[in-house]
Amino acid sequence: MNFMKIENYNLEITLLGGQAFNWDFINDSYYGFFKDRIVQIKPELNGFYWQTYPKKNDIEFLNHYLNLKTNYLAKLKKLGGKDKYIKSAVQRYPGLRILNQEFEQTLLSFILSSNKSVKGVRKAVRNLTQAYGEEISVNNISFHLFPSVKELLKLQESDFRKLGFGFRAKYFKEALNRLSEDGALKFRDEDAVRKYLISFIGIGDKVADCIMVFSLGFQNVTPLDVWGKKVLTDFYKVNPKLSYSEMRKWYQNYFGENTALAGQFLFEYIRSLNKS
DNA sequence: TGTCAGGTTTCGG
DNA sequence: CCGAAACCTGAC
Repeated sequence: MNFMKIENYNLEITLLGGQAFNWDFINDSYYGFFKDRIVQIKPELNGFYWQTYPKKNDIEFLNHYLNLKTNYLAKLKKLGGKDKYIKSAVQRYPGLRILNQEFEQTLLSFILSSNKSVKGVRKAVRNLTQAYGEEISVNNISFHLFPSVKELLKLQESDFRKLGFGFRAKYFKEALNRLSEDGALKFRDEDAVRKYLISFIGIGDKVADCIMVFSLGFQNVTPLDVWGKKVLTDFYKVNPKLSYSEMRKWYQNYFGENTALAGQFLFEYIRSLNKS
């Protein structure tokens, strides 16, 4: 395996925290499944060992996916100085990062997330990959790749209902059609991208923002779920009657280019305060 | 056994 | 534009 020397990368909270649904910790390593590969990351002091399969040593994939090229420490420093809430959050979760995930897998996974817990989404995604994703063995462990849109297009809504998608099965089927018809995104403008995503049935404000942040690199956006809203009302005394977009604008106005990262920190932080 | 979930759509006002 | 009910299913 290759070694990556890096401080301040919290693999656990970043890979398993709800940005992504395709990672499992097995034995001593995190394993993630994608449409064309399995990635292994084994945490160590001062960094981690890693490998990609079947194509080995794909450092470009790793750099991009884990967002290793961003100036993380500079962002943290700027954030920490803002106020006591974000400062506490940054201190509690050192090394929390934002991933850079592949578009289709992210969109399809987050369509399944509506009114489901992280655990529930992870389950649904595994039902999908185990039923329709190619099996691949790594270190004598059996994994399934994330199935391609082309493969999934052959299936019907009823097939997806069998996987436990519930009312999301229809959205999922429709999304596959859209993805295959539309191809890659043709624009980068924030409002245009969001408008496009929301034109999918089953994607509203929150899921659109998740896709924008976790796969399209919008660092000035954060998804507002119940916890993100609670951050605003409880910490920052923002009027709870504000609309979704007004709340998002509040975040953007306050955290600017670091909105995505701030949103993740505050999300994890306020959840931890409400757990115990 | 019942409630509820990190949300979206649909319908009524 | 805004609030409320309905939606599948599994987890607590």
